[in-house]
Amino acid sequence: MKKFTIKEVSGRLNLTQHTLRYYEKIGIIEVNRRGSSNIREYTEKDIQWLEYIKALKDIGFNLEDIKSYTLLKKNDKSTLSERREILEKQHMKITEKIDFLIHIKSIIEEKISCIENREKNDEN
Amino acid sequence: MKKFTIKEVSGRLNLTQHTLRYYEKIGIIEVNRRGSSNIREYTEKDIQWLEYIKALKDIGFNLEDIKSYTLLKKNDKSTLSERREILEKQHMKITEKIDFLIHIKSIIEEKISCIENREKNDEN
DNA sequence: TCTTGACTTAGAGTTTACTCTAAGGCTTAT
DNA sequence: ATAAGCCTTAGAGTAAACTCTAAGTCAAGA
Repeated sequence: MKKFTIKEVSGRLNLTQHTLRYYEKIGIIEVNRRGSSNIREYTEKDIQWLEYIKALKDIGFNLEDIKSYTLLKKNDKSTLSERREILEKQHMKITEKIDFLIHIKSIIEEKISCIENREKNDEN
Repeated sequence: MKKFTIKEVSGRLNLTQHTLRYYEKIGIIEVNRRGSSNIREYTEKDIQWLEYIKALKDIGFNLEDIKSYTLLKKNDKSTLSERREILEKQHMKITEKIDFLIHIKSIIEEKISCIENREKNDEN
């Protein structure tokens, strides 16, 4: 399986090396090191996860949110009911966000069709 | 129509008076003043708009985004095609966000049902 | 009249999320 | 062997979005 250096990942994802190390430091990603040295070896999976982080940020999650999510993913020590509680909170929040976005989307669509009508009239 | 003081709005929306004045300063809201003095009088509509701003921020728009949106709302000087272009950008972005959130939502649902199954097994 | 609550400008302080530099130390390819 | 590219810790700088204080003014209600 191909591995990538920090430079390659930085170029590919448009994140600086600083940021990549920073993300590791604050615990939202864990990267394996090459056996002999301690050079980071990013896998495709790591890159996918980083892309996911970018997307999460883009839709309004902050790094704290993302860290909780990261911990949730790997935390098998927490009890089932604890995990379920967190998941249900996330589910509620996300459902609200989706509903809200759909609402805004319909407003935008209304505005667009309004403009379309005006454009049609202008043709005459 | 009932009007609200800055203090009332601050309490109701959980935004400081500083923030409310700040939003006005940067141009994402305009508030009428009481005729004689220059005290702000917030209408229900202003409050709705502020709630809208809060929601927009929550889903990842920054104040710059929100300002463009504000300007778009009141700007009748811009050409139809300009406005349409901005709206279509917003539409695309929002559609992407919704799709992404739906994706995450399904992942969360999967995890929840996985936990539900485990809980059922533990009962035996 | 006096207190309360609003207003102003100006500027300092805080948090988040980077962004970068410095200083020094490995390791690997040429 | 030497340059390129990686590593570390530590800390300074930046931008956005507040958050707050100061210093002074004004107007309306008890």
